[in-house]
Amino acid sequence: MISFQEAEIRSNIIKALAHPVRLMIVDLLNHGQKPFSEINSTFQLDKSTISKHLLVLKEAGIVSSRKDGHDMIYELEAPCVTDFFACVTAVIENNIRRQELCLCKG
Amino acid sequence: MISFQEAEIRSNIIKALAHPVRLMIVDLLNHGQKPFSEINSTFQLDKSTISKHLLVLKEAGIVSSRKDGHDMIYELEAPCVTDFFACVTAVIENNIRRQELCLCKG
DNA sequence: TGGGAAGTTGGTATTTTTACCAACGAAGCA
DNA sequence: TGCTTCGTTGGTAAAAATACCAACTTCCCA
Repeated sequence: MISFQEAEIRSNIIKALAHPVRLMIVDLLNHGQKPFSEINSTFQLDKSTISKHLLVLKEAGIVSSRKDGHDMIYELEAPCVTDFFACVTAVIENNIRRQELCLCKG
Repeated sequence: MISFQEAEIRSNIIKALAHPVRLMIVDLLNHGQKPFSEINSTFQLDKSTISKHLLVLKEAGIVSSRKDGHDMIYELEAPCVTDFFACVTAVIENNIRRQELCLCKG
């Protein structure tokens, strides 16, 4: 069994992905690096909110950033996180199947 | 790009895994189904706390449960979630490497 | 059928997360 | 150098997550 400390470290990474906005940012960056302004304009949220979401992803080691003139460029540091999506999609589809089953039964 | 609603559904699944205790439970169940009492005895936490963690995992569709006499048996419904661990481990190792790099520089 | 064991649910206090606004720091340009 | 644009940081209020205790339900067995 993994230790609580090990689990805590792992959960901190997973926690960074556990927010819809941050998931969308990861999806966006999966298509290539993007300047902050472009990420920000994708959402109807305050820029400080987006900046903090990016900080969470950065501190988890999922994205990295670098300055380029006026812009701040963000890049996906761990593209493997998109592997998560395959399993998540499978779980969602399984859940839907199960719900349909319940509807048939009831 | 994925929609906010799609991202919300996905993040709900990921959120269910974003807790050290729940990660440990998944790791435990990855070695085979287990009765509640055995899961519970792994932690120094109130049984109601464990029960609620299991409910979170169940509502996400990650585990399932069934009654067997006095026991409640829990089982991993979506074993693919353990795939997450490979990427998470990679991210952690990458983070450590980066830290060491900083230490060398400084 | 009464008692006990096994889990779940309700209630609540504490902590964490999230989003906004406002103010600040950094970098290029007039 | 002053201006402006870009993004971050600080502060705060609201919402969500977490853990405990206590009470309840269910199911087996005497």
